[in-house]
Amino acid sequence: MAEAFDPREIEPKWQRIWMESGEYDVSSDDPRKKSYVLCMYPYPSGSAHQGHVRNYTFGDLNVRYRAMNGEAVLSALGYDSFGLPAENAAIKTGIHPRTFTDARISELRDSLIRLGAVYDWRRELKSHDPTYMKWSQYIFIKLYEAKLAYKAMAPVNWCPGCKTVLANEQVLSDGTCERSGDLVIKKDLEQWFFRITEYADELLEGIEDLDWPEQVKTMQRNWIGKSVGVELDLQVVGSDDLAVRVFTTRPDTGFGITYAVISPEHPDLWRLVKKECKVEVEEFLDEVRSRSEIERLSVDMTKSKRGVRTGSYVVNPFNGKEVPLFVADYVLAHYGTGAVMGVPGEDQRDYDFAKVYDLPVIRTVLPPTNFDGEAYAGEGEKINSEWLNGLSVSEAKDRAIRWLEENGIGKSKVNYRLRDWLVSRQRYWGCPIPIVKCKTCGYVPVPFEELPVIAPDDVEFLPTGESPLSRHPEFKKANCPKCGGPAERETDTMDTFVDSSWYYLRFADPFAEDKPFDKDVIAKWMPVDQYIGGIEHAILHLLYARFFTKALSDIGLVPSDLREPFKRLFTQGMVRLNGSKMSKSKGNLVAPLSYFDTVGADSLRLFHLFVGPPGDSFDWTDQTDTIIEGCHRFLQRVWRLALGQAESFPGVTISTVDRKPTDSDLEVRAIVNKTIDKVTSDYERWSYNTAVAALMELTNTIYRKSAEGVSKEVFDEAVDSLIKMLAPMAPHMTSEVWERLHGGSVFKTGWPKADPAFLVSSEDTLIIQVGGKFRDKLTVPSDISYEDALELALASPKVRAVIRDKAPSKVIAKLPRLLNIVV
RNA sequence: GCCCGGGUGGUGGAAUGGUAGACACGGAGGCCUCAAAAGCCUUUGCUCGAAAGGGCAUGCGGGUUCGAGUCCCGCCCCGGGUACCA
Repeated sequence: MAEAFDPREIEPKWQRIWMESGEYDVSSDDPRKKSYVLCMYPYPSGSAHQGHVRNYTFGDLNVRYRAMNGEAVLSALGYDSFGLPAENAAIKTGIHPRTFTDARISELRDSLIRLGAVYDWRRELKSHDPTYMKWSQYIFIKLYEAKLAYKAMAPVNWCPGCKTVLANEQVLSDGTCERSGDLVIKKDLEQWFFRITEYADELLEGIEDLDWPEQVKTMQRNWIGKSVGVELDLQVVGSDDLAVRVFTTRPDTGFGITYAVISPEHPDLWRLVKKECKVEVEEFLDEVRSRSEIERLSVDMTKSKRGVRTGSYVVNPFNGKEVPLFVADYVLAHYGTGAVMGVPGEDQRDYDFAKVYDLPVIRTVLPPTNFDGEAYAGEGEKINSEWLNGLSVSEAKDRAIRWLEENGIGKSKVNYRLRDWLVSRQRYWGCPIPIVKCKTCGYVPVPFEELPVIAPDDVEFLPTGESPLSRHPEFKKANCPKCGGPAERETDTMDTFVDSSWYYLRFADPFAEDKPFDKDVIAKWMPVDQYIGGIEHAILHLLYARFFTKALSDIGLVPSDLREPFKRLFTQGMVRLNGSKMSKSKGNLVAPLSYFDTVGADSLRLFHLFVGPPGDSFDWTDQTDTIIEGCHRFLQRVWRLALGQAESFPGVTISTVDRKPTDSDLEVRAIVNKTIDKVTSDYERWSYNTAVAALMELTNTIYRKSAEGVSKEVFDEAVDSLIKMLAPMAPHMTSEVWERLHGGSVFKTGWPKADPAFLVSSEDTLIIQVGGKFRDKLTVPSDISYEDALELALASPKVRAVIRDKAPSKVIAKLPRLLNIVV
């Protein structure tokens, strides 16, 4: 008798084999069909957490499944290793971010190896590696040269106590600093931007053809937020040259304008505020400065002061009426023109505002008779609008735009909600922006030979008012690469989203030495065939990466026909504990390592696959451990079955005999083939939980049937299929079993194919309903006729008991599955 | 606030508009054992009933349909994103 299933014994063995054999290394000249499976590269938070386990289990399963189907699968691992936590740790403990990060990378690498994930390890990369930084900076310069990077003023969160810039997550909901408790203010700094808005339309159009979850596509469309409308000028009363330009998507509602609003940051603000309102406006601006953007857009209109009068009035160009001008915080400076017209009849937010400030409401669209809301934003007939009366909303829009344009008051305009990407970070632990500022030459890129620009190690991390790099005189001092004169080095670093916007390209060609990657090699592997990551990245990372691919394609670094990086996307659900995302920063981790030491990685992988649909998040609870143990028991059961140990346990006898297959054997064969069919389609549609369930059922069936006696040939065939289908899920155990049974690797055997002969059956279950309610079921021939089915149904005592003497008024038949008798 | 999801037994979940609860976890009972663990078998939504059998049931309220967990409308609650967490 062979020994019991002990993951602690076999898992390290196979991990060593996979690592040393290099069997998952791939090269560009591989003749097999190329395949690129990628998990979003992780922020190295130390040993893997359950979210990682989930992500990499799905990733590794896909890699192994595709490999079993004969594809050359590119699988690589890297680390998003710049970022805030390492810098915070440095401030707290004095440990250098590199030391801190490298230690955590090796922990993460170890835990992913222990999970059994396989990679082409030659391609491993990390954002903070000088080689990687060199090419990040090179790409930045290319974008700058292509006029896709520029500098502009933008506000940051500034903590007066810490004298430092804060990330949004470091600002508490009451607007104070999480560290010092000081009230955080907005401060304007000159910062670098990427011109992602240049690609707004293409980013929007491109969504169409992506094989991505509809949910993510919708989120991206809304984020880009294309809106077609018109810009028009509202003349300021008592001034010849001053007008407030507003953007609206509803020019048809012009006759309903009863006020106008400018944003607190509007450049003309102080020209518009009358003397008598000055004090009040100043007080209001102080209040607004402490509010975050989300707060500005979210606070209930009726609960707090949202705006004050400027004292100025503007003229409604449609009817010449003078309406008051307000300054209010729900209008944002960077969207549209930073000013809006107030139409309370057709916009709910305007309605709320008008109620608070006692402004008139004029409806310009006739709501449906049953409408009992406040503002009405729907379709309808125009009213109260003079020459627009009687038209539909869209007709009136066209007419109003034409009128505004003919009279030189306004013109058509397309606006996007999407803003340019602010890439500057006033931090140390990021990739330095490779620019030198010269008084005479302006912003000059650092010459190629001097890349990468690497931040010095001897910096002071304690917050004293400036970013660590700008306080380092030697680093800051530079000579202008153009004129040679004295100059200043840029001390901002890049947003870590820059690193994650091109790593998938470097994975395809990490061997290039004189360029970030070779175009032909990119053409071989890109796009990524299956990208896998958390739903929390649905917008920012995925949009930035799409932008990079398009920009690099236009610049010529990647093939011109490569316009989208990720062909197919799967967004996994999150692991939650006590109601919120399980993460290191929240301190609510359940470490996977302890499971590796007990039930093993295979059991944990199987658990993550089995516990629910991969796209759903799930809550880690007190009962989770028992489910993991259940998965472990299932693997043990398969182990015993496959290695013929089942009979050594009381209550089970497996009898296999050398004989020709009987009818009972054919039954087992049919189940095996049906399972192959189901599991294969479940793999394809990412329904791993039901695939596991099907394998459990198959296992139960083999046990039960073999207790009755089954031919050795059929039994072996069933077990082999089971092991193969389980292999991408539980690679260690299945490898070990396969080696013991047959020698060699289960992953080189190919994915099992179902024999179609076993998938069709001559009988079906006919459901009989009366009035849509289930009453009986019958086993019938698959080709049963309507007449026969109805006769059988009416003959059923259960049906007769309900129908009694009533005559069927209608019969709905979906043969051979369903018959519904309506009486 | 806005955008995107979700809500089904004691628990995780299953279910091309057609038998609600597959597969597990947990519970109950049994077999094996000196005993236990492990393993194996039976049973398990709620409710009425001795049983046969019936009724109820997919967050709440409406609607469409012969038929709704599934589609539509309106609510409630929970989660993700909201541009410097990644």
